[in-house]
Amino acid sequence: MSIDPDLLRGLSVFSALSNEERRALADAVSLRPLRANEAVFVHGQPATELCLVLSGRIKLSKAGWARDPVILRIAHPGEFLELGRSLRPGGYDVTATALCGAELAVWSTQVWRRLVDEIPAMMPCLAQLLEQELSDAQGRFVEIASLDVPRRIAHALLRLVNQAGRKEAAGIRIDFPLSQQDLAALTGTTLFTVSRTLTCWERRGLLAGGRRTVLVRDLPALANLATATEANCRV
Amino acid sequence: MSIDPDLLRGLSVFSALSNEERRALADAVSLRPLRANEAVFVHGQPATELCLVLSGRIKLSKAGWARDPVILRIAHPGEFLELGRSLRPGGYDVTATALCGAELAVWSTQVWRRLVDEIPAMMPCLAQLLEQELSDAQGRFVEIASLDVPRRIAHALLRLVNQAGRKEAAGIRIDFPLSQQDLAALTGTTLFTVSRTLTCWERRGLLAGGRRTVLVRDLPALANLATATEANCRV
DNA sequence: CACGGTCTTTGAGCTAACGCAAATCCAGCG
DNA sequence: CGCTGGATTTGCGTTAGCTCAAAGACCGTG
Repeated sequence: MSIDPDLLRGLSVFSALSNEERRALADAVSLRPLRANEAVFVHGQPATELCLVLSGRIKLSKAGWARDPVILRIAHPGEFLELGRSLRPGGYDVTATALCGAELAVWSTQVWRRLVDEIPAMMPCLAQLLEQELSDAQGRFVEIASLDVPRRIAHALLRLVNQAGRKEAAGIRIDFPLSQQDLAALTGTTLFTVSRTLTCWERRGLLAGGRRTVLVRDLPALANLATATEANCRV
Repeated sequence: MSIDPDLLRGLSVFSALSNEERRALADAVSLRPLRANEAVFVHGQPATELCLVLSGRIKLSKAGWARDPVILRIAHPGEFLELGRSLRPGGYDVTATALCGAELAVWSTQVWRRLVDEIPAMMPCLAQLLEQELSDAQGRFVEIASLDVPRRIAHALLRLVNQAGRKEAAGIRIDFPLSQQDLAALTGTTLFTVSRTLTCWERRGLLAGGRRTVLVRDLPALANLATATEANCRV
């Protein structure tokens, strides 16, 4: 099982490594293709593998206390799934599902841990990734704790535009299938409220929604709405 | 500036270190006493120090988008403040305030980074701490995204009991001054709703509240209420 | 012991958001 | 080309939780 070491070169995690070290990583990896809606792993299952997203999007969700599951984050190409669990044993504490066809690079955690031990330059990078993830999580916590639903949705969309925006003639499209259900699970609300909010913005020309797709027509207006103190979503 | 190396022995972060290494850490540290309500550092300020709580409680908060600030977590003895920021430069992204008289162990980030480089056993421990913090943050995110306010408060209290519960004749006291304002900032609600909820539980004999203090009288009932699907807080 | 400031309680009204039900729309498939 | 199942829209009633206002309770201090 070997993939192109150059694939790893572009990732900031691996940028400090020598070509030789990158090759060692590449030699130990295997590729896993995923179909849309296929589960990568589920909550509780013992974590025997570390996955890196090469293409597609993976949603990381957890079973909320009541209601539907909550989406903790959406992993984009170049991001790891549950990096924290790769360093010490235990079960996954989230469920990972492919939102669309995707491809993962997979290391067995045993091999991965050995590699991390042997390559001292890696650990600081991993710590930095963890810190980044923690910082993101805290940001989203503040959002959900202090903003009303429409603004939370706006923030979520802006983040997705940054991470997965593809420019089109009519605006910027979020470049993977995203249902309003998902958007609700991402912002801690219901799909009904999401639908109402989006159609309202659609009427105002901010957006164009479709079946599992969102096209942002007026990014500045959306950004403004996300931060404005007074503005409301109502027509 | 030198403190007792034994002080560091009890902490799991430092448990893998040799006595000599612990001494190196202890030699580089300085102590900082804090009065109640004193700020340790504020959001944005360049992070030049890494702090470890020796005694007291420190609240880590962030300015919410609207409303009041949001409390991200409360740091207890043995926990670091903003560990992530100690590894790479940048400003603090939270504000740290002492909830009561406290004492911190402080390293300059420069020295700290040098020590981390020199003691290879440390980095994995730090990564594990970061992972722990991330996992906690995700747990609280799920809570706030999927539970109603009373249950969020119950969960917060249970967590605080675990972290700072002191047994008393009448029950378990949360062993540091905690205002209802703080409790509200911790659970993403208002102090009014917190007050109503607590007084309701007080009537039911679950709690005894006071000025900046909470005494849990019936822990099982509180735990039950936190997870129950149906029960309500109303009398 | 009176004072001032902080913290808490309580009331009243209001609205954002939920929950349910039902209609509608759409993509893929046979 | 019509079926089917998922996704979205919309209406309507309800309520949890917010906001504002004001009154109490408590603590430390002068």
